[in-house]
Amino acid sequence: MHDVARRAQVSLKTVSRVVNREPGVSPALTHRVEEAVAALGYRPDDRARRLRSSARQTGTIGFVLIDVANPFFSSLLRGIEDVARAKGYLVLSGSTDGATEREEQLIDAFLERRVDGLIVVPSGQAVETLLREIDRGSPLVLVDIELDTDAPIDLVRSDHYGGARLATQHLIDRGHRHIAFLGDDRSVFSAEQRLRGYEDTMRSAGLDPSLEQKITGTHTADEWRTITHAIFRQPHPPTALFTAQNFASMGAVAALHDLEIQHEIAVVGFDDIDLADAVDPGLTVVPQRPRELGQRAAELIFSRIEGSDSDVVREIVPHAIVARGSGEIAPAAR
Amino acid sequence: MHDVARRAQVSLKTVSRVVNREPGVSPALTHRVEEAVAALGYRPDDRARRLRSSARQTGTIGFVLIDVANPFFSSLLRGIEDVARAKGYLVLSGSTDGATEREEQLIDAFLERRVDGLIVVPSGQAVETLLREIDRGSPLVLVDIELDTDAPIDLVRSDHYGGARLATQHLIDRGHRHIAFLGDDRSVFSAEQRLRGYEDTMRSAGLDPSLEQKITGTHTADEWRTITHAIFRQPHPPTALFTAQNFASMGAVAALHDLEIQHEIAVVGFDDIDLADAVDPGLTVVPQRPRELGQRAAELIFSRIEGSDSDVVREIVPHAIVARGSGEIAPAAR
DNA sequence: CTGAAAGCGCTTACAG
DNA sequence: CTGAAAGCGCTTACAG
Repeated sequence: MHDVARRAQVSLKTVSRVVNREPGVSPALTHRVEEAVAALGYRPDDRARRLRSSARQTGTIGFVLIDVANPFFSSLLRGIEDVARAKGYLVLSGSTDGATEREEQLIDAFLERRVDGLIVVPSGQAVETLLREIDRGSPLVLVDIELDTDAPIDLVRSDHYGGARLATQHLIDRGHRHIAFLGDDRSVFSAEQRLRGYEDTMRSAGLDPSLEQKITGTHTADEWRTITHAIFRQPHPPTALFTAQNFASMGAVAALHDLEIQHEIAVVGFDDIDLADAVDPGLTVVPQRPRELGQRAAELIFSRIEGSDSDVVREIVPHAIVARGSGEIAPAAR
Repeated sequence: MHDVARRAQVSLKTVSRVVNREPGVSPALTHRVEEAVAALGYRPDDRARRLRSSARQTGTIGFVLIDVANPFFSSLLRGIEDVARAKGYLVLSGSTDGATEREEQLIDAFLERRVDGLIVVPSGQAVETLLREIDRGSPLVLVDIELDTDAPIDLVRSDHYGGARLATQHLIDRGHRHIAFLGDDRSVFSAEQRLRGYEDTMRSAGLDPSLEQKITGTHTADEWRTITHAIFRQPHPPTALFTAQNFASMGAVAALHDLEIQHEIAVVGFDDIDLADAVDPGLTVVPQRPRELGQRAAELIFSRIEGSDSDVVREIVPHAIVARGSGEIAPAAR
């Protein structure tokens, strides 16, 4: 900037005025400054500008998630970006891989950079740390988690419980009485919710979920495939599966094809997957809407950034079922 | 910081020393400052710090991509993040949706924030703009594109041409002489490369690609499904498909299942997809390794940020074929 | 219409 | 071991 001012033979203030298109600079000076800017390749330093500026915002929001390589989270990020773009904001993001330590590091790093708002998909139980952060005055929105406390924290999440009820009821309605549950580790909030939805729905229908196979844990699609094979080697296998997680759906579908029982065993999955439409039968699912979740979370954070002091928002995005065939198979006569 | 200094009854410099763990502060003062920091919830402002600091870096790199919601790009982002994390860097990212204007906006915004390096997956032909940027001294790495110019720009990309040759040769080796090509619009560099690989391999085998169906364009999986139906309504359909794009693979597989010819028509896809393993037959593919591409791009940008002035790097990541069944089907006797 | 001085929150270079 | 002054690149508040 100094160089520009010297080259154009004007003061720093005049350069500032031209760069910011403030009115009231004579055409001659404007022209000289613009020439110097172009010649020197000058580009204002956004950080310095905002440091002194009355708009003390950084124009950046931070997004802490579990793993961007997972399409669920990358769609969330996309939803956030959609809204951020419209507001002229940029998005910093980072994956925690579910590690609390990494989560704290990321939040710290974002806060030191003075992000105007923070959207976090908490990994595990580190919510207390988050609660401390909000006291520091950074707007915070949590995604895909529930809080027992009535702490004043905004929240957006899928209705995992309701979605699981939908899926389970769908199978019960087709006559299934033995439905296995395959899902993520119970320490994951959404997994726990889905399991509860399954159990409650079973009980409402007069079925005893404690008699059914409920397999929970963090596994790859291949591991789920092996697990599903094991399920059907047992004497009294289920007639239907509720695969409450992406990889479980993939593994289970693969195993049913291996065993050539894909037309006999019903499956409803949680969350959509590629090719769900291409397999035979198509996979019936309760899809999530991660992009919309992200958009809602971003809208919320911006309303707080812009000063909204409305009551705490706890938004729960509902689900619907997409029937494609696998969920509509009736139990085989035995 | 001012408040901390006053509360601890020390100078700004002493606060700075304690916060940065510089040696040579008496335990008593250290204690007082730490107490004040905790009580006030003080967190240093990274921007101000770096403004004056000798390390003029921002500790941030920018990543401009087409669409994070696309797993290919989110895996790229993850690879970049892997390396950035190890270096203590944060990643700003933004989707262009292939719009040149948005691309320029993002690059501009990143540069105004003084990112230390820029990784870009160019959308379309706006490479000249990028060339201008590098003159401004920001390290730049391009991903998944080729440059005709010998401009000094580092580059990392998949070997689309070689991968397409592999896929096509695989089908020819199984006896196919009529292989249709389904791929993305030719304006996309990778799509063009894959088409060229297909054509050259056909010709090398004495086959005439101009006689085959080559369908290119940007379509959804459903549209590709419809297109594939149309292909097999024609009098002399191909015996094999090279689906050179994700959605094309999904749509084609779905259509072959619809028509119940999935065991007669061979398919090799470019890029892996969920459930590729679950369909019957499993989908033979030439997978990309986006996370590794991202890691390589990030390693390159950091070597430049750290001052490497080695020659231009143009790294081409090779492919291998993953045979799962669909690509090993012999042409049906007619 | 234009510019000199002060200040944003921190660090550097120096003095005591 | 500690601190007062100057400065990073810009904007604000003011004067001319």
